[in-house]
Amino acid sequence: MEELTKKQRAILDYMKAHVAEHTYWPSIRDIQAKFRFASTNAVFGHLQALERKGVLQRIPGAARAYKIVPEVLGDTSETVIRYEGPGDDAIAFESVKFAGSIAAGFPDYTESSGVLDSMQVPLAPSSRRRAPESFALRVRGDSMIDADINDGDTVIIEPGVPKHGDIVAALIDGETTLKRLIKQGSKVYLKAENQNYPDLIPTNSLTIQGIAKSVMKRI
Amino acid sequence: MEELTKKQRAILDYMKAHVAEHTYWPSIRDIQAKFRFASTNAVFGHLQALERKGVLQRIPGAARAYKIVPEVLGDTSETVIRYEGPGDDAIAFESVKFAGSIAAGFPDYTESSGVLDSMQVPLAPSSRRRAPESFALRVRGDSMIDADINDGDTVIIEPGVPKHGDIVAALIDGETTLKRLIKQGSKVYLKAENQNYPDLIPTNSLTIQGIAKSVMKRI
DNA sequence: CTTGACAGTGAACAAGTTTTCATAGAACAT
DNA sequence: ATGTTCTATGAAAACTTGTTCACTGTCAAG
Repeated sequence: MEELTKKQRAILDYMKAHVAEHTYWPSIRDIQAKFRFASTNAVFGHLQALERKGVLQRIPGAARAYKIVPEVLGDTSETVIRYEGPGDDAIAFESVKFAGSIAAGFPDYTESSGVLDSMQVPLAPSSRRRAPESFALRVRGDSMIDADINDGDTVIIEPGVPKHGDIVAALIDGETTLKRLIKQGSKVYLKAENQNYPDLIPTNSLTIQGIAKSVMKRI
Repeated sequence: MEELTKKQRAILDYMKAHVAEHTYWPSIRDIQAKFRFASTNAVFGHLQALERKGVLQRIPGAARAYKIVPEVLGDTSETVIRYEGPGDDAIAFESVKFAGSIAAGFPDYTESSGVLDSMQVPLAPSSRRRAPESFALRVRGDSMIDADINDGDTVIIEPGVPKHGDIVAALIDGETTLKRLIKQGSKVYLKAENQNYPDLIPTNSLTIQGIAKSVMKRI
């Protein structure tokens, strides 16, 4: 897959986050406002790029209507989102719902924020009436084998404020990975549970999608 | 919560299904087309009713933008069933659903039968309309630790015909256990994955509730 | 019989939203 | 130097979508 520019990743991240928070997609103007563009066409161009690069699918003419590609397994309620990370460490997503409530696509409960310490529970009591939902991720790659999380396993992610040492699903610099969260004073980074993998220091944004609470393995 | 009319319910269901399938909400005209309304205002009225009754929240001025207010009453989705088995080996049940289907209570997909070879898939086409569902069992006891299934873990059970070597949830002589199924010629028995436990030879009846397909562990 | 709630038609309007067109600077490889 | 790509502006066009208005029919309760 073609590489995304920083701005394109940021826009994609914002769109995902918006869906997760509001259950509907942002309009082009929403994105424009978020990124302080003076013209809607700036956004338009980026969306075209995202579509050309194959990570986003637009529904022509329809407002606030997008899909994250590719959706293969698309029977009704199993919204499948595949995310191509770099190299071996890629994680493929499957949004799986428990308890049958409506999931608008992508599970991403936090705002992008460069500073983790200022991150808050994105579910203000006023804006939400109930707890966010858990979702499942299928793990690809072997970066967590020392934590006994292996390729093909499914992890159950719950949104929330992560603590030091939690295993989290994180959107770091536009890439989604499953890693252990390390807080050292003011520094925050992600650590793989596999000595062959280096630590991931966030350079741009770090979004915690949730904390891995359970792991599910095929017998 | 106020009661919904049939049409309101149908429209709400359609909207949910649309989101689940497309990841974005339908427009009023989408709904209109689906229900063959001649006027958009028919839909508009229903949406107003849904909002007034508190099950749907619309975002004023925004297209294809809604939120579902979680339904509290009569939510069939999280049916929790606790099962008190005898003794140490007791298993507590929790019915867990994936992908939003309805949970039937106790998973009882097999006929009692002393002879395993004659066991058949117990789902007569006439008596059941859909495929049996998986369910989850919480494991109590340590009889399967050699298979890396430990106390407190949750196993996902799927009904079906077990093969030699499958790990099964079985009702043996009136007690429910999780064991590995062994077929030796005409003999059939259950084997614990823990050397401290003896084999279980069925003396009376052996009912296979299902085959353990996955195991879920708290992190 | 009348009233009122509910459900719908048909048309039109206003706002939201995407899309197109014309233009231009910066970075970068040829 | 020169062309290409990426990014962006600014304005306008074209389309989508939510919303309103006036009117009709149904059905049960009072």
